Amino acid sequence: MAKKSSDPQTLAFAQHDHGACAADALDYARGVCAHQGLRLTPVRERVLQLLLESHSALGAYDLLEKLKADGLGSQPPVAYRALEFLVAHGFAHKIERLNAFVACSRTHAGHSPAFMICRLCHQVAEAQATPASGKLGQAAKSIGFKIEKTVIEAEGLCPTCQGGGA
Amino acid sequence: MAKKSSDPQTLAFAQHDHGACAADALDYARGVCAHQGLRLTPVRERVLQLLLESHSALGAYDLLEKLKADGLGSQPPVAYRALEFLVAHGFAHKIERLNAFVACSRTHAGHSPAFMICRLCHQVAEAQATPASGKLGQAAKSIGFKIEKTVIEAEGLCPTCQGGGA
DNA sequence: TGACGTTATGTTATAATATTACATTCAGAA
DNA sequence: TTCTGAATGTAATATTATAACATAACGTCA
Repeated sequence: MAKKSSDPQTLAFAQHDHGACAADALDYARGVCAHQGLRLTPVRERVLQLLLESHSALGAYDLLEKLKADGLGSQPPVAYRALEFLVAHGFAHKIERLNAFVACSRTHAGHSPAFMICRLCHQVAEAQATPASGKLGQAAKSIGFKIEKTVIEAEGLCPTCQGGGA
Repeated sequence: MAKKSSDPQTLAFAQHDHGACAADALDYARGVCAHQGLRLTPVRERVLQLLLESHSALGAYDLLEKLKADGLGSQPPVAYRALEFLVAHGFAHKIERLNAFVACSRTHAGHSPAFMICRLCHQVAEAQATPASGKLGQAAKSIGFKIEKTVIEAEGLCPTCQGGGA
């Protein structure tokens, strides 16, 4: 066990026991699915596991290759359908900037995530946003726009890459 | 001239003289380019004009069709290169959520835009964001992430579409 | 159990978005 | 004018995503 970040929501760039963190998250997802009557089928579970094993965003075709290697299906819809399920139920998020996907690092659903994407190492950290309370929320309110979903993504350099090769 | 919004940055959903607003913006862009030694070539100018004529985001291939109709080039790189120029110099923005582009509604560059995208009429309004000062900025600071660019996009319903067909 | 309806998966094909690479043309500087 | 770098034209291809339809697995209730 390495040192822990002070903020569990922005763990990605910090040293930690990644195997354990992924296993815990998977167990948690299994529990949520069991509780809510959702079917965490082999393909869906494997995709979530692959996302959890990486703190980087993975493209649908990256995932598909790994599924293929596992004998779990080799055509695009297999990956996209699993991702659709995971995103719909809050177990994963799409990073629009990258057209790629990450596992959700939160242990509950229904939040508004924000992401920090390192343009060098491609790791992605998730934080909690409160879009409705900022400038965007004010602007929306002032013109009567009803926000249903927000995409908040920051691109830049993680602590490690600022030192290294920036 | 119809009524004006109280906030020029979120004009899109309000009634206004759209032809005049587009013409003004184009004149403005011409001036900026002249001043900065940038070449607002026919293709680039036409793409900007097309974006300005629409408060909706347009895909590269939508634009390409119109360029083709004007005899200005028919292959994808023509549109993508013009868009790259316009985005690089702040005359347009990419809406990551839609893989599409809008004209910038600001009259100066170097800002952090935020967008409100109506999922029914597909109009897009631009607002000014201050990402560094919100929760995301705090999270970035706390873990030492250096933000270089932000993507802030809200999807939902514009005032008109809330009444109509939601 | 077994027939049925629903959900998930397998598979083919294709659509939509984007880039690489290289040839040619154009505008401005020397 | 000649050179140079920027911009454009064009062909080919890479990447991301979905439509459509067939098959299989699952649950339920007669």
